[in-house]
Parts: sequence; C-alpha cells; structure tokens
Amino acid sequence: MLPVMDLGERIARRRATTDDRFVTAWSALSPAAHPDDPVGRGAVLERLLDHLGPVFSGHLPDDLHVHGPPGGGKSAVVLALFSELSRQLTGSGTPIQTSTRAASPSAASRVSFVAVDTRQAASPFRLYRATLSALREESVPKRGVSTDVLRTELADELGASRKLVVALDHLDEPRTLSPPEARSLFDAVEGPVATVTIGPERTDAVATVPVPAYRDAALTEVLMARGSRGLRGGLRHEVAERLATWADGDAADALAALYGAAVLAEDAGRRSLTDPDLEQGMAAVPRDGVSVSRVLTLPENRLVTLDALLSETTTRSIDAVAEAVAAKTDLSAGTVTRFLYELAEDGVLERVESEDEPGGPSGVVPRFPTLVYRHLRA
DNA sequence: GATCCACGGGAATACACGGATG
DNA sequence: CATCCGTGTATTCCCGTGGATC
Repeated sequence: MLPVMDLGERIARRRATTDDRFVTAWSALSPAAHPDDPVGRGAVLERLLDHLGPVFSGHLPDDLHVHGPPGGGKSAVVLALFSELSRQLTGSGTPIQTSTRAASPSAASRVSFVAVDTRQAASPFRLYRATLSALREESVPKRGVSTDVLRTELADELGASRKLVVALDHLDEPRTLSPPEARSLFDAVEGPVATVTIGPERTDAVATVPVPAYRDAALTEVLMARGSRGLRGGLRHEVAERLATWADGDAADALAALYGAAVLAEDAGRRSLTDPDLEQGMAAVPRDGVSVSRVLTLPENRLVTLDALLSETTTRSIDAVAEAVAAKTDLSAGTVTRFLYELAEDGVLERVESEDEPGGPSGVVPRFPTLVYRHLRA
C-alpha cells in the first residue's frame, strides 16, 4: 500500500516538472506529513535541547513529557529533533555544531534515539517489538515469542555500552496507551532507557515541555512555507492568513483545509485557489474533529467501512451503511454495525439523531477531513 | 507446541416507548 | 397524574477461534 502511494507521488512529481500542474507536491501540503525542519517552533526546540542536554556527554536525561493541543506541532518538532540527533550522535560521529553547546561525540555516540508511533504499537508486545526493530538490523519476530522474552531481549540490546531515549507519540488517544502506562512498560526494562512521552494533557509526574497552539502569525508562516513547496506560484499571504485565523492555531486543520481546497482546484483544472475552493476546503474539515493521519492508521476493514459511508450520500443511517458494506465485503452487517458504533465512540464519526425516525438507529457523519481522506485513499 | 492478536459473532445490557396500574 | 412494568430494539461488551509465525 505505502510503496504504491509513494510511487504515485513520484510519478506526479515527475509529471509536474513537464506539465505545469497547480499542485507540484501533495506531500508538502499533507497534514499527515511532517517536514524535516518544523517552522516556528524554535522556542520549543530549545527547551527540548535543554532537557536532553545530558546526552551530549553520553548520559541519559530524565523522563520527559511533551504536551499541548492538537495541531500544535508536538510530533513534528520531536520527530525532527530525534531524527537529527540520531543522525548526528549515532551516525558517523559528525560533531555537533551548536553555538551554546559543546559536543563530545565519542561519549555521546552510545545513546540511541528511537521514535515509536504508539498508534501502531498499542500493546506491550508491539511497543517492545517496534523499539527493538528500530535498534536492531535483523528483523524481530512478530509472533511465537512472548512479551517477556522481547522485554529481556530489549534489555540485552542495551546495557552499559548502549543507552536509549525513546519518544512515544500519540499517547492518550482512543486505543493507545496512556503516558504512565507507556513509562511503566519501559521502567520494566532492565536497562538504561529514558522516555519522551507525547500527549495532549500535562502531567506533574515527570518534567514537562508545553507546546502551545500556534499564534496566527506563526501558523501563517507554516502555511506559506508549505504552500511554496507544494503549489505552483505558492500561496498568497492573505490566503494563508485567512486559513490560519480560521484554524485557530491548529496546523493540522489549516493544512487539511488547504489540501482540500487544492484538491478542488486541481480537479477543476484551475491554476489558483478560488474563494469557493477555500470555503469548501474549510467546510470539509470539522472543527474539533479527528486528524486524517489518525484515521488512516485504522485497520483496513474500518477504512473500507468509512469508504462506504462516504459514498452513501443519500442515506447515512447506521443500518443502511452496514447493509452496503456487508454487500460489498465478506463482513456481516452486524459486524459492520459494531464497527460504526466503535468509530463513533472513538470520535472518528459523530452520531446524529435520524430525523425521520426518532428513537430509531442513529445516523452517522464523518468527523475528519473528508476531502483529504478521499484523496489520500484514492 | 507457544505466542499474539485480529476477527467476528453474539450475548449482555441499556434504553425508549407504550400501555397498564395505583 | 405519576409511576411502574414489559417488550423490543439499539448499543456495548466480551470471548472463543484461528491464522501466522517462531
């Protein structure tokens, strides 16, 4: 699935250099993709570096918790930092060029940086496996080995000569671990491990770094940067401002609206974003909804269910969708019904009272950016 | 044989409604 | 009029099974 999308992207990019398409790089606009160098989060970066200071002399930092509202760039800044630290400290020993910090790569090269998306690793087994896979060249078994064995193998991998700082992203979502649960799983590993947990809520259990929502001006800059990489001719400043204001500091929402507007413009063969494009792009992003990236990590059968829901424009009752999906797949209507209730419970869908039949089965509507979802699923 | 977990069915529970009862 | 069933359906929850891997 992923390689195919990647291939499509490459082809699109190649065509864009010969054609003169409006959208030159969908990935630059995607709310589900994080750029290598996050814009406008310099202060947060400094605080993270302050806390992680000990790694520059080969020591482990204390556990850390990074928290803030959705779309504030928590994941983006931590992932970018980890990938750079990993490159510099565990790689070929390139000295660190930071004005305020002295580097000693030889000692620090013993610290490994690993980031795990806990959406894909929501059980202890998966969490240990994902971490171990990142540390080791050879593949780690998916089955046939117990969680305990994996934990001791992880401890064996570490030890006096190797320390680990692990970032745990997307905690405290429906069906992911909580920060305390995640920390205790790594406390149980007999080896030098420090965690950097990422979640929406603050805590006083460990040191914290807050990531506040973007201010309008900063978010405008983010959008301008993305627009200039993704759109022919870039983005007009007033458009970026408008999106930023509308999104109220949530970069995921703003990018989803921009992406949706670009889909409409591109489909209509336009070379720029019109007002209606923007209006509809924003309208397709429910406020306080769920991000596309979260939706896209759901199991395939749930995605098939959502596809069917989106193609049912006339009737959106739970029963109608269940019937439609059951007909197209080998799932039973009862099972699909259960999926729909689950998705509503997790905030991916919103249950609405059906007008014609009060007290009957609920209707259900998406609570995620539908234009972006469709485009990324297609 | 051991292990994890996705899957799916279906049991268990909550709820709404309508009618009966005090 | 208020309250209490009884019934059927909407909704939630649980657990056994089987596939895949080691």
